[in-house]
Amino acid sequence: MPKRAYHHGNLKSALIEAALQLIAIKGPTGFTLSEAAKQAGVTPAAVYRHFEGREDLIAEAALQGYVIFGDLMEHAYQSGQPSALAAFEATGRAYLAFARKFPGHYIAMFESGISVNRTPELAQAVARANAVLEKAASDLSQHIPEHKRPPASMFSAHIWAMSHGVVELFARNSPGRASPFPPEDLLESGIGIYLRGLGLIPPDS
Amino acid sequence: MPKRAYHHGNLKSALIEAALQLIAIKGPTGFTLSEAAKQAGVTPAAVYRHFEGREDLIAEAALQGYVIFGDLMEHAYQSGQPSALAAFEATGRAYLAFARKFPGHYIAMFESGISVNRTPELAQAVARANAVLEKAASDLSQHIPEHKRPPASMFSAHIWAMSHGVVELFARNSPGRASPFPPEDLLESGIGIYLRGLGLIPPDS
DNA sequence: ATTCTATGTTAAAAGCAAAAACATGAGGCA
DNA sequence: TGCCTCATGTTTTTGCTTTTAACATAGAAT
Repeated sequence: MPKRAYHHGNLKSALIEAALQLIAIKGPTGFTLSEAAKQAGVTPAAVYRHFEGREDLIAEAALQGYVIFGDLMEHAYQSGQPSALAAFEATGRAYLAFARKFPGHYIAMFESGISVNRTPELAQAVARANAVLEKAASDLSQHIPEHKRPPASMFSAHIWAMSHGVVELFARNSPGRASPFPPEDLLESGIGIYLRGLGLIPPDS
Repeated sequence: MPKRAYHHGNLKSALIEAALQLIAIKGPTGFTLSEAAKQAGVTPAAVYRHFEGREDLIAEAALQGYVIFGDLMEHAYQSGQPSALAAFEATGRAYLAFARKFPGHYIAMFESGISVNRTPELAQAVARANAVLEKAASDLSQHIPEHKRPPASMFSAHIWAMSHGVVELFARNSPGRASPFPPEDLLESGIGIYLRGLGLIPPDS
């Protein structure tokens, strides 16, 4: 491999890429800016030409993650149309799939301790992802008689919480809290029971 | 206050105490062994007489947390007896209450990235807390016709996941992901809907 | 061609984790 | 009483980290 020129060319993305890999392996605590720089073939100080510092690098990774996340959710939602139920369940599965496929992003987003209000961009990316889920919930809850219908934002918060909880506690081997069930099944059954509680699917199987 | 003697007396607990405070304030990343030592009025190196290192200090805080957590859950469970439903709901509330009252412990347990299998003691403390929740779930699921009864471990995993998700996403202001509902309400309604889905509470209100 | 500027490097300050060598003093034991 | 020992602290050192400042290079603009 050619020992690249003085100027890297696209150092910024290379650094984010390196950060994602390292975060996925070493966790948000073990991750160091220096190591990311080394992996990109550059000295630590070079990082500061593209990011304000270590935290900012992680934040950018998280931002990228939220964008991808929003896209995936959106796509899942569309894929289930026109059935509100199918669309909804697809977004639930997309949550877990995202955590599996993009562990670095997922960790940067949810386990690194960065605030979603760190920058307006970040806040907006989060809001968008949120909106997709809420839309799916809203669509679906049209099937509930109005007087016993919970607010869509509450509905979606419940699902988000359950999904997030399953991922954190049982999917990411991190703590090693092995449950006897595959996370996918756990989440699917949990959401199923919840939807039954709302009267959205019939009370059998 | 007297400028303490050469020997601290109960440095170990003082260090855990300091660690808990600092972790709660600065997060698991921002927490430093040095600062905990300083807060306990001792040099950093002294810490190594009582803990193997930074990680071990956090792990001990987590262990202590799991013990308290188990006690609280146990107590909540008992307080609801002999009603299986009351006992179950009390443990759910206890989860959130614990996160609120012992933020340092909670973070050390769930957000610091330490493995629950780090030591046998820790694993056992976790198993115990788990057992209490599972017992409550098991009791309650006796009221479900056997052929449509989910395994108690799955039942409790769902509740744990929902509780954890609510805390992480909406209770700990951390990410600032403000939901329009208080976490307590969110969790209570979520569990309510879930229990309705299992046919454990009647389908009104 | 010369200059400007973006993007690197080197060097240095400050803080942290961890280990090694040293110091202190409290309790057991003559 | 007086010494020994060992648990518990301190100092010191090493090697890492983040971050800033001063300097270097080369691609672009004039």
